[in-house]
Amino acid sequence: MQINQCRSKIATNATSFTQLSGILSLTGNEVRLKILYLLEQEKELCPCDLSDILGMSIPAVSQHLRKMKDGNIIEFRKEGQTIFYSLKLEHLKLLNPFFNIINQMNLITEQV
Amino acid sequence: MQINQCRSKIATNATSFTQLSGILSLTGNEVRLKILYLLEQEKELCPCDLSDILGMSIPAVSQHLRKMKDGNIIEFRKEGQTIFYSLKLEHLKLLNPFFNIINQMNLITEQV
DNA sequence: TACAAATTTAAGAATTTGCTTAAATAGTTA
DNA sequence: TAACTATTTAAGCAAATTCTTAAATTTGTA
Repeated sequence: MQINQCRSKIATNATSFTQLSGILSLTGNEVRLKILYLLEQEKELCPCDLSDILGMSIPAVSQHLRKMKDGNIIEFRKEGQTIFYSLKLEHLKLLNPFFNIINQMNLITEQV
Repeated sequence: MQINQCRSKIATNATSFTQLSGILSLTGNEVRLKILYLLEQEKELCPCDLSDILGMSIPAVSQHLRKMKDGNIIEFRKEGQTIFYSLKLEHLKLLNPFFNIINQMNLITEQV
């Protein structure tokens, strides 16, 4: 019956749900969403600049970055003692709609 | 300078970040993502069926439903003592890509 | 009315989250 | 080497999350 079909759909896609909800929970935090947005706009940024832009402590920013690095949605390169973080292209197809929405929402509020 | 531009972008879009991260945090929970997926597939479902499909208690399901109802991404209609929940069309543009990704991911795993 | 079914609400506990402050690392420069 | 800068790591804590169980609501039926 219908219930069993649903059960098997959920079972078949089990790993998809785990993976996607993992990524979405990373984007579901306001600070992290801002960081992702900024990385998309600026290509790459260091923790110290992010801390400055967002007005929060460097360790707080660093811990968000680590979480997203562990979740494989951002990566980094070292240049001297500075570390530049950037988006992983791999997940841009998922993230891009969010950035569009943010910019669109803003257009709407501007109109009002 | 660059930092100030970033700061003002964040400031201008402040409400967008709050709203979008709110919705994304709802989808960033595995149980809720499954519920949303099921609602998209079946059009509408009652708490008792969802509890059955997901293998979890009715109060647990009910609390997730309330959260999503409060977040305005689902709605419901009453029919006797049964309550049918469904997706709000309003946010389908945001949610649809997720459902596609879930189905696509599954195709990929099937190929392996 | 009384009882049963579907659902919500409430209270509590275990876990996770996200910050703070302080200490540890790593690279740069005097 | 010593001192400085950028960053991470660790420990601790308050708040939020998500479940459980029990009680309260609401609706339908004997």
